[in-house]
Amino acid sequence: MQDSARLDATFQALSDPTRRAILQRLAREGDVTVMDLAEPFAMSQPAISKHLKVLEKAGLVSRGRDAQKRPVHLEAQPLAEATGWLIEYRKYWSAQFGRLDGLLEELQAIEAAAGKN
Amino acid sequence: MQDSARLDATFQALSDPTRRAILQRLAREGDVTVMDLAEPFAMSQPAISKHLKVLEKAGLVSRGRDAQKRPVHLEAQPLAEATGWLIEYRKYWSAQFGRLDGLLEELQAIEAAAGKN
DNA sequence: CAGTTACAAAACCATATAGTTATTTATATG
DNA sequence: CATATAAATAACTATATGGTTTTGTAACTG
Repeated sequence: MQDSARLDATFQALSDPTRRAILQRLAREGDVTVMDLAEPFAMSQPAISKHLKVLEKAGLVSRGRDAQKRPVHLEAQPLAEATGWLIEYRKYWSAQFGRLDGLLEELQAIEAAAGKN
Repeated sequence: MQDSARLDATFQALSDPTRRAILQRLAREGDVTVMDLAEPFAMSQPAISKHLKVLEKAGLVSRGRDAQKRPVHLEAQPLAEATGWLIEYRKYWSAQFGRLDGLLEELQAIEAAAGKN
């Protein structure tokens, strides 16, 4: 996917509260099944499956296989890219962010290292 | 606006390449008029105005008045909030981000200070 | 092999999005 | 006051989104 299209898909995926909640849950609890994900939401199973498809298309999650279950797994890379986009422009947003430069360099170094996994 | 609804609107606004380009331009060049913004895009003036309305609803830009012109001004706050959401969960994305905690605290302190403008 | 579990796919609906062209409004200027 | 400029609004179109219910399918279980 084109860089820009990937960002489109990532931000689009993040624009829904149900999907953000799904990502948060995956971040905290690790892999979860669709039924488990659907449980806290006032929403049908197919609705959750649709959200998962959106997340999967954006590369934010991948799916495993465990008998009938299709465990959902968080994929961090697109989140890192989206964060990168936002951070890239922070220095312009306000003079107050000027002194962030050092921190940002560190962040980027760590990100680059993490990207090699 | 509710916190969640604000994030919805921000990420939604960021999910379009034209709008991201507008934000980038505002970040680099400061306030710009609608005509100036529209110029590099293969898109009509009303289309740009619509995008600006989306950005304005999300609180990402505000509009001034200079004779017939309505200069567009970048508002950083929602971008900071979106960045905050992403960064908040980074520590979970990978064990490698564990040592970021100190940096993140600093970032958040600066953000909090900036929020008081 | 009949039933159950976990999920996906299909078909449908209402609303939102992203664009268009044409028109209107507000301000400035000759 | 007539015209030009800058931008908003209106009306329309096509497609996408987010939800529903119903149906289908793959894998386990008794």
